[in-house]
Amino acid sequence: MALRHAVLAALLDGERSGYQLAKVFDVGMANFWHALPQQLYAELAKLERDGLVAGREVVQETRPNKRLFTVTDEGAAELRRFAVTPSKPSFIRDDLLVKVAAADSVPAAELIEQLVERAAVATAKIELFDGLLRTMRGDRDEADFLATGARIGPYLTCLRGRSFEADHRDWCERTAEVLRARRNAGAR
Amino acid sequence: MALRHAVLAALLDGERSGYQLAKVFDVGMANFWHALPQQLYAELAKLERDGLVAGREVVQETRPNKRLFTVTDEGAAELRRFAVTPSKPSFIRDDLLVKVAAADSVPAAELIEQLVERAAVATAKIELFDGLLRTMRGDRDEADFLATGARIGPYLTCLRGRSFEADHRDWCERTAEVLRARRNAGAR
DNA sequence: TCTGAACAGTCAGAAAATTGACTATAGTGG
DNA sequence: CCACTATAGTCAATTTTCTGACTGTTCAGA
Repeated sequence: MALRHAVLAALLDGERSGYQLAKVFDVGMANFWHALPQQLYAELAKLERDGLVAGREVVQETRPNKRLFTVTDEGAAELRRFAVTPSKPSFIRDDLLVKVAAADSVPAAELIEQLVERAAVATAKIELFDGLLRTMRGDRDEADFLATGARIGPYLTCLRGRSFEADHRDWCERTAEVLRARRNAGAR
Repeated sequence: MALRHAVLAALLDGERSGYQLAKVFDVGMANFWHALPQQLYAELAKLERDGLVAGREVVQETRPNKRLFTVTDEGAAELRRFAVTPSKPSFIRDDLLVKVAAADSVPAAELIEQLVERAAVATAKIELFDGLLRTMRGDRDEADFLATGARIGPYLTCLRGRSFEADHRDWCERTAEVLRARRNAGAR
């Protein structure tokens, strides 16, 4: 029951089509919620049926027609209800961590490779987020924007995503280093 | 298809019952994979059917009987296969982040409260992890243990868990501070 | 002596997420 | 002209995860 709230939150920035949402849920939103297009279209249909969002058909000449969705008052109320209910703590759930947990019984070379690769992905994400953050705050500095800016929600979650990626990258690098050192020591 | 590998990894430390696994998946393992007892019993049954783990009935006088599971050679091979396949990057998926994303449209007081609460939970987890880490490395220091210790896999993932929680706690505190400052500025 | 926690597990059902198709049109690069 | 990408979606099936209830025993503490 939380994808629906994530969709509502994503629509707060303004009218969006399912297709646009699919992209948002693949980059910015993707820090804390990821969803495939199919899920989003299905969820939008349910949200519309429940009156939490309103769809508006836009006929296009040069592109396929699309439907733009907005949060209704009911949708906003639902979001407020959701915001005040306690949420259970999160965890990571990452295949790579499972592999590292089994590090003593699996070949080190591939594991090191994956850790290095993952660190690179994290670095790329950090750059992406830095770009998003810059765009969101415009020409102001962060402290000023956070103090007086409008719509700081996405900015705050993006900061969390950035920090998560930086942390992840550091861990990947340190872990790869540990495994390399052991492999070299063992090979001697 | 990754709970099964998480279970295999958890069984590397030695024979365990479903009940014991359920506890492992609620604390140590819980950093990167969480599962309820029902899931674990079901998964163990499947793993046994597929010959990846072997169960052994232990008759107890004073306690209910139990079944202890070990990873078979086939299971170890499966784990190695899993370890060398690429894994998709992880993301957070946290209700609280969804709420913060909607921060501009939901009541601040409750959100701040939840952030503070979450920071406290994170602090408690950090202490738990620190205890686990101390236990795992015994009287050695970390660098020495990581260089020469046996079974460092769980230690490395626990470090990731610790780091994740520390990062999360910091973000919660900073975010709460930002929201408080805005609320006070707005109230003036 | 009663209560509650710890031990050890099982069953059924619902909800959520993933996988893998498939339909169209328009524009761009080679 | 061909291949490819981007736009804008839909459908079906399966897999995975979560929710909630249920059955027993033993031991420690009030």
